[in-house]
Amino acid sequence: MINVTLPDGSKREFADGASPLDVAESISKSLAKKALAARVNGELRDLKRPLDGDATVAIVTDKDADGLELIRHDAAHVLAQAVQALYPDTQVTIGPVIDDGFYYDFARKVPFSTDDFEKIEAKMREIVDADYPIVREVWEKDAAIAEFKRIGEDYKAQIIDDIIPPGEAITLYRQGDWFDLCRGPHLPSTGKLPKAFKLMKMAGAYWRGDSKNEMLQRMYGTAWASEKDLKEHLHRLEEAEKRDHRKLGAQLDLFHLDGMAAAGSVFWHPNGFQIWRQIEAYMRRRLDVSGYQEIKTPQLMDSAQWEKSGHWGKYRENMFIVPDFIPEGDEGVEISVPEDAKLMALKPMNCPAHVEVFKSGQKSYRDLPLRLAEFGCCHRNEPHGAIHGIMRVRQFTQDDAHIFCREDQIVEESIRFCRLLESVYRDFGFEKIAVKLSTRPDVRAGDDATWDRAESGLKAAVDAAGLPCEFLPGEGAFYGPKLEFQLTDAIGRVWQCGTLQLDYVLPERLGAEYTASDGSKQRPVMLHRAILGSMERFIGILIEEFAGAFPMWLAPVQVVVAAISDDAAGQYADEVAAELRKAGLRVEVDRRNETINYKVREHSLAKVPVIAVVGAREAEERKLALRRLGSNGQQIISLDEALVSLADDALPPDLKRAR
RNA sequence: GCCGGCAUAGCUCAGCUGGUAGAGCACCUGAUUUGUAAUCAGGGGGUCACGGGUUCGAGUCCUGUUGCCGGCACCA
Repeated sequence: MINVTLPDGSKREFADGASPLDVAESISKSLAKKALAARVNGELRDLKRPLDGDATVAIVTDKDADGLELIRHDAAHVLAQAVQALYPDTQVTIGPVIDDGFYYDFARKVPFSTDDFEKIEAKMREIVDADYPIVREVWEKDAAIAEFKRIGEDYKAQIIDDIIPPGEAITLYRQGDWFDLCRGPHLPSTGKLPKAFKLMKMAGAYWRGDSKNEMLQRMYGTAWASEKDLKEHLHRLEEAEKRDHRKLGAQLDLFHLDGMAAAGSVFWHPNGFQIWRQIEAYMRRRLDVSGYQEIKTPQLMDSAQWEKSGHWGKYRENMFIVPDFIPEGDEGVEISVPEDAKLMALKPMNCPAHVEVFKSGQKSYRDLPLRLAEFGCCHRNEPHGAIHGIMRVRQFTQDDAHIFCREDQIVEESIRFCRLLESVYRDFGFEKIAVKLSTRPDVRAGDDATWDRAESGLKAAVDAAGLPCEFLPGEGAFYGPKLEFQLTDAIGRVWQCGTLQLDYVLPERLGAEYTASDGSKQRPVMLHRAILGSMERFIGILIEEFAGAFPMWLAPVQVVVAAISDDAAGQYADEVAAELRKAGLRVEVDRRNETINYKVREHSLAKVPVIAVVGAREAEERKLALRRLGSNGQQIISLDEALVSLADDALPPDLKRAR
C-alpha cells in the first residue's frame, strides 16, 4: 500500500502502482478531468506516472502557475509536431517555455513566413482534436541518439550527446506518430491542451546562442488556459504598444531619430529636453547633498590614453576613432588621412578621464572618499542590430560618478550609494527594482579574501537599502563584483539602468595614488557607479512607465491657460500665465480662434497635467477653472489660491521633502 | 554583425493582376468668438528611401545599397 498525503494534510491509502490520476479520481471526477499533472513530493510529474512509494501529492490544474507552464510546454511540442507534419524538410531543436508563451527553434533551408501561421495553427488544433495520449518513455542514451539520427534529427542527437552523461537514461515523450526528447512532465494527452494559443512572430536565433553557429528559425507563440486569458493578453500587448517610447516620443514631440543623418543618436526637441533638464537638475541636487563634486572631462582623448587604460586593446572595435589632422581645404578633393596622423577617440566611458582628475595635484587620505560626478556624454559604436529607439543608442549621457576610496570605506560607500539609488528610483515612481549581484568569475584578479569582502560588502549595501537581490555567479568583471539595477519597459523587456562596480585594476593601470597617514603612497579603490544609467534610456523607460503622462514636476508643459474667447478672457489668460510663470511654472497660453472643446481635447491628448480654462466669468471674478489630466471635473478656484497650490503640485519630490 | 519583414504627403495609411499618385488628420487662408475631448469652407503639399535593370511604359516586377521594425549575438 501507498500512503498519500494531500495538500490539506489529509491522508489516503492507495494500491501499489497507483498514479496521481488515481489520487485525483478518488477526490472527485471533476478534479480528475481538470488534472494536468501533479506535484509529487514537490516534484512536478506526469499524471499517469505511478508513484514510487509514500508521497505528498498535489494535483495541478490550469489554475496553477505550474499548470500554465505545462500548457505552454505542450503547446511547443504540438507546434513542433504540426510543423514537421506540414513541412517534412524541417528539423526540430529546442522549444522552451518563456514569459507568456513559448518558442521553438527549427532548422530548415526555406524561411518560414508569418503567412504560414494560419496553416500551422490549424494543424495544431487538429492535433489537439485527435487527443493523442502523451506517453513517457525511458531510453538508453546511445539508443536514443541512434534513433534520432535514424530519423534525420541531427540537432536532437547532438543535444543528447552533449547534455546527458554517458550511461544515463533519458526520457522521450510520444504523441501519435511524433516524439521529442524531453525531461517532461507533460499533459496526459494533446486533447488537454486548451486551444487558447497563437503564433506571434518569426525570428532568427543562433544554434545554442552562439553567433559562430548557423542560424535557426525561431517561432514564437503565446498560450493560455482559456480563450479569455488569451484575449486579455493580446489586449495588454496592444495597450503596451501604445506606450512605446518611440511612438509617444513623436506624438508628444519629445525627440526624433534619423537613421540616415545620425544613426543611434537622439535629436531632442524642446519638450523632450525640458524633461531631460528637470531630471538633470533633480540629480544635481541629490548629488550635491550626497557629497559628490561635479566635473567635466574631454570628449576626445588621445589613443595613448586609451592604450594605458586598457580599453584600446579590448574595446577599440566599439570606439569612434578620429584622426588628428587638418584635411585639404578644397571642395571635391578627396580626403586622405596621413599615415603618421595621431589617433584620438571619442570617449566610450568617463572612467579614465576621472582618474586623470584624481591624479592631478596631490591626494591625501584626508580627501577620501572623493566622489567625482559627471553627466558624461559617451559614444559607443554599437552593432547596428542592437540600436533600439532611445534605449540603446550610440551617443548617450551617463549620470556617471567614480568614488575613490580606501578599501575599508567600500562597504560604507556602497551602502550610501544603494540608499541614494533606492530613494531616487522611488522619487521617479519605481517601486519594483530588480537587482543583480554578479560575483567572481573563474578568471579573476585579486585574492579570495578580497573578493569575499567585496561581495559581502555589496550584498550588505543592497540589504541596507531594503532591496531584494539575485545572484549571478561568475558574471562579475575580472577586476571586481558588480551590482546591476534593472527596470522594465512597457512590453516587459528588461534594461540595465543603475550599476555599482568595484575596481582595483584601473587605479593601478593609470597610476592613481594618495598619501596615507603614515606618509606612504597607496592605491585608492575605485567605485564606478551610475543611478539612472543613461539619460536617454532612463527617459525612454519613464515615457513608457507613465505612458507619456508625466507627473507635474517632469511635464514639459505643466499648465495650459486656454481662453474661451479671444477678448477680455484672452487678455486675462495672458495675465494668468504671467503670474503662473512668476510662481515658477512652465506655462503656455492658448488664445487661438478655436472652440474650448477643441482646445481641451488637444491639450489632453498632449498630456498636459493641468488645463486652466478662462472665460468672461473667470476674468470678471479673477478665478480659474482647473481641469486635471485624467479627470472630467473642473475646479473653480481663485487665481491667488491656484498660484500657491499649482506651484506646490509642481515641486520636485526632493524639494517637497525639504519644504 | 546574423535571420526575417518593411520603406508612398509632417503623421496614420489606401493604391487590384505594371498604364507616370489618393484619403483622414496636421499645415495655410477665410468665415465663425466659441463654457470643458474634433465649428465650417477653401487651399498648398509627394524624385513613391536611394542606385541599377526588365519593359513602349515601374510606386507596382528583378537586383544592389541604406535605414527602420521583430528577434538572435553583442552591451566595457
